[in-house]
Amino acid sequence: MPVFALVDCNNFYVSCERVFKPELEHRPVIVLSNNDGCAVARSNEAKALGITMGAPFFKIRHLIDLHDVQVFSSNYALYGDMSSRVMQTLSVFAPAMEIYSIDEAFLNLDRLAFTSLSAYGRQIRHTVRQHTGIPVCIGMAPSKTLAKVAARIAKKSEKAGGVLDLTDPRFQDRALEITPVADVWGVGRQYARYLQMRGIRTARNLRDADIDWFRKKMGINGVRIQKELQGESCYDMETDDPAKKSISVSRSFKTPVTDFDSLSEAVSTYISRGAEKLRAQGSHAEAMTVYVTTNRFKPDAFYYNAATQSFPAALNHTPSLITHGRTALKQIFQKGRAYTKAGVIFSHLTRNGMYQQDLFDTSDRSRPDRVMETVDLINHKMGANTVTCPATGIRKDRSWETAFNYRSPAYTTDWNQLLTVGS
DNA sequence: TCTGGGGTCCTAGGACCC
DNA sequence: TCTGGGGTCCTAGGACCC
Repeated sequence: MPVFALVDCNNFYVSCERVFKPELEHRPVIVLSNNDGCAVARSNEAKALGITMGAPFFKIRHLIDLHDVQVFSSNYALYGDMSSRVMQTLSVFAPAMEIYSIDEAFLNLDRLAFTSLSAYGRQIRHTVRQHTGIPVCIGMAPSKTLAKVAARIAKKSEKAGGVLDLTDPRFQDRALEITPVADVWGVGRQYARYLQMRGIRTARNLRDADIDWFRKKMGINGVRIQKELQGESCYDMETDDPAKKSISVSRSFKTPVTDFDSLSEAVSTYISRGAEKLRAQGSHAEAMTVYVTTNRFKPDAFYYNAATQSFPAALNHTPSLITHGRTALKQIFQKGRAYTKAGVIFSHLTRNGMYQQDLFDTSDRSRPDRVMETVDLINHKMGANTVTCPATGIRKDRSWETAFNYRSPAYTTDWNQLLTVGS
């Protein structure tokens, strides 16, 4: 029988902030999304106040003032670095590990001889806490979906103490009974509504339901979810990190943008970032989509438009992509609108160096490639945006830039922002 | 006034071919 | 009125995940 362990960091972004500010323990804390838009991480105390996942900041302001909730902007440099520390700590506990997201990993524990899986789980939990300061919960089970169920209960239940072993089928019935169907991995809002309407309210109902009628609705995934709940593993460990099939960069603006030039600066900035990501994974793009939108919460005036450029020869050269980006933007820009967001998506990515040459393209590509390589190197060493294209804007006041009004220091990735102890 | 960002997979349907 | 069959490839849209 396979044994999957899912290790899940508790309220990860909040926990990262707490590592460097221990006085935040036991107090309500939230971390906001980009542009300080929504609450995307909440401490247990903040959850208890009724602050929901994704709640818009302006709608919970009263709660924040009333209960003195501590607020942070997203600090991805910090969270990314803390994540690698957690993953590195975990990696010694199992022969195979799959990093599933910034705050979750699956460990493969088959064929390890244990007297007690739970005791091993507690040891992992203790070690991660000691090495990184991050609290985690762990669920073990014969399938990934059941391991998810186990981890969720481990997090919620006082009795579990952060670790739950569900490998024994005798315990699975009860666990699935207390798991709402909406909390099953792979069941989102739409499917949950559909299932509930038909009397499937718990994970156990779903496991035991007649298969055919929802197979039609949910397709092959529905079948897999059900098998996984029955203890039959359908999703293997994915231990290597496959190249991305698309790369996108998008941001909401601090304040709405009405003029073409500002919008073009924003789009050029996102293209630069996206091109960096392309080069980092050794890819070229055969197509690029540029899109702009106005405020989607004002449906009567909502505007979304996108233009896709296809390239005869795949590209990852920033200045060329920016030129194409301007052309695309001209096609979709309409005067008199207040844009709140723009983005760019690179697709049809080619593998390492395997890009189609244009039949009529006789230029030497090695020179522009070397330029980009050097730019990436400088920006990596000296900090992002040390060298940029002028098209991304040279003015100081860029109204479209993203707001981070409550950002904590990059404690672990910038010498100038190290934590100081004492005074 | 103020509402995130980056991905994946699956399916249906159209275009096209013989 | 009635109008093949089967296969592949591609795309758009919808669902999901964190």
